[in-house]
Amino acid sequence: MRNVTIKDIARQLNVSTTTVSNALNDKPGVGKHVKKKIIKTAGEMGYHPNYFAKGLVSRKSHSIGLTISNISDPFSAELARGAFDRADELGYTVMLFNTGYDLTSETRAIEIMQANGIDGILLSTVLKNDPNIDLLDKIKTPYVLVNRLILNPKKTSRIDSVSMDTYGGFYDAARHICRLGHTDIAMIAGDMKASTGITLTNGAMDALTDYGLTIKPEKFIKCGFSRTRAYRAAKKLLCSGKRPTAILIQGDNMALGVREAAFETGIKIPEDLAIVGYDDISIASLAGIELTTVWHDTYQMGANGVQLLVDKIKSEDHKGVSSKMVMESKLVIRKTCGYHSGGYIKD
Amino acid sequence: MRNVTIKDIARQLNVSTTTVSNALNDKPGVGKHVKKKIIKTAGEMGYHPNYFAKGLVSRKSHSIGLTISNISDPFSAELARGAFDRADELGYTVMLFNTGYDLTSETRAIEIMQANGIDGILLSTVLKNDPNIDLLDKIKTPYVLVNRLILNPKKTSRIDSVSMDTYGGFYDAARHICRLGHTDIAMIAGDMKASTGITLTNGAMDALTDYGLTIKPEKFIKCGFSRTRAYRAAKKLLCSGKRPTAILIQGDNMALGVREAAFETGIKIPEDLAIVGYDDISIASLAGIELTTVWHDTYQMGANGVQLLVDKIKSEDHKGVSSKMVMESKLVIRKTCGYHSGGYIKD
DNA sequence: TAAATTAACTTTATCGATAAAGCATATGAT
DNA sequence: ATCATATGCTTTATCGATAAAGTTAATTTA
Repeated sequence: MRNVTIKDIARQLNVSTTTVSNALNDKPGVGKHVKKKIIKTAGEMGYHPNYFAKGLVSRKSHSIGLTISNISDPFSAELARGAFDRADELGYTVMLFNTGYDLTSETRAIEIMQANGIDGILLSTVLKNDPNIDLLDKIKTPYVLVNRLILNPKKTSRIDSVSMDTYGGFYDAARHICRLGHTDIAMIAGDMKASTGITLTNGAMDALTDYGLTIKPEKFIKCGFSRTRAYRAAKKLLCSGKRPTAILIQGDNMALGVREAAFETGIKIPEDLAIVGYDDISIASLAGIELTTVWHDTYQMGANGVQLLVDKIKSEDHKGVSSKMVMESKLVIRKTCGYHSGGYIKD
Repeated sequence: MRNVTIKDIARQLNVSTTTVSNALNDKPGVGKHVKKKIIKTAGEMGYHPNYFAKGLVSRKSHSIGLTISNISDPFSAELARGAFDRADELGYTVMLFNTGYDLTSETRAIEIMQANGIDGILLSTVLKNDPNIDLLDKIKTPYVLVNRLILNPKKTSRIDSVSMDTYGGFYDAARHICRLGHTDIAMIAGDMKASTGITLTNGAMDALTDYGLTIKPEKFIKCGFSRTRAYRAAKKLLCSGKRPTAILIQGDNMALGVREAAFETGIKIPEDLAIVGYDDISIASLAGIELTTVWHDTYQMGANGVQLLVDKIKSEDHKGVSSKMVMESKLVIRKTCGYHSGGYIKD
């Protein structure tokens, strides 16, 4: 059963399709009386404009694509939620791609997005010198990076992005640990191929340096931004000979894995081990978890990303200045470092 | 800068557009030599088929819409993840709609989906007699319900769905509480306008009845499926005169809110208060949380929903038998009811 | 060897909507 | 009263791809 088209309405009312189109789109050149009749019968006949026909002439889909590493990670979910809400406000629809932490699946996502006539792309999954950026530049689709950035200075200058002060945030987190007197500190890092992994690491390292400390190579573990991976990494680290007294963890979801590993090994937090996370996901503040971590507005970051992207889509001239938005980070002291019971002992 | 079209390729090679189209789509009637040349230059010229033109003639978008109540709720995220993965396997793209718990926003989502030429709709947000079902039946788009069902017997018979054994699962959860000797039991329910709210309630009530128990009206609180709402409801319930010794909570995310309220009120779980949840979200098993709850395969439910929907889309004849898949539920006993330390005392 | 097939293309029509250009009739200015 | 300008429509062309219906020329078949 075919759908109702403007042709059907035109035939019914003995007018031209153009008149019907103009009437329904509130364009001039249609008499009041005829316009009213067209709108009325369009409603009665259950007319709905054909998306493909419209897109074919307008070259616009009013939809954007979003790559997310893992929607079941609270951080990703929150970012996506911010993106959805803003997209909805702006009259855009979002196609989500759960690309995991995989480059080829990101490539695939971009290709599918392009094949689906998307107006723009929001990426939260790029690696520091992600080859997909070249792909994106080739297809002319506007794109914006959220959360993670490209670190290649030749390319980075003309790329729009919304990120957060990972460096500063994790600097503060590490300083917090130092001030509590820890000297045997480990770091469970995400992915050093991701800009966030690098800046988080740099922030922490610089803080340690400022306190005359370093992390031993065997205590700097890169395992990827995932709860299970962090769990496994921590299990190994905590069962090994001389275990650290504090662990800097580059994401709260990872921290939950580390925490689990500690519990299973009979290690008490914060008595035997201090941990700090990053992201301040909602679970971090639950009673009994009370993770000391670094807050940032994930929801807003997603929303800002969409805003920037849509602005870019709407501004005809895609060239010109590129916008880079950096959002603040703030240390949230809870109970997994022991500060609540002892306060700082150093500095 | 216009995109490359088959017309451009045709002109370049002095063949017709049809030949180009046939060659690129691997259809017969094109010579080996010409075909090779066409495929080669298509690649060189960076040809990508136009989504809208294709959709206009095929009437297919290869994308489906999914309504989710709140992507930041771990249950929703997990369901969505299952849906994404399966959709991807089947060559479909998914448009996600975070409709909250709001009927009009669900209506809006359906309208937008339709306007975006979606091939089918997966709904996880319907109410027991959701008026949007009539809307869905009017527009001819195939749809499948996941998680929540329509309870109107006149309509339900021809609706495809994937749901879980909420009744049985929550019956077991309630029985667990009864066997532990609790008699003053409260229930913090989600939304009685949602089928899950009703079946969960029925399951629990029937179990209580079997043990000669009931829930006092003032201890049966309907607050909606949300952490904060459940938190507030629990706060009120626990601060009131005679508080219950056990609470049945219709969702783990809600249970986290209840747990929080208990902690803040100085009530110990499970010593002073037993709680059971539903869903077995990943957080439920974390050390220190160890929520007794009811497991079901949320990820698979999302995947099955997509599978059913795509099957339906692909089978020309939309009428015929409707499929209803019901997935199992299983009680997971952890530490929030005290069973781990005492075992059953009754029955 | 003439008629029938087939292979390899091309032409024309179509999907549904909109933009651009064209054509009467009515209204206004001078 | 005459030319200019709106007003309210219609016709034609277009977006890019594909389906259906030709058209040659080569290859079988009888």
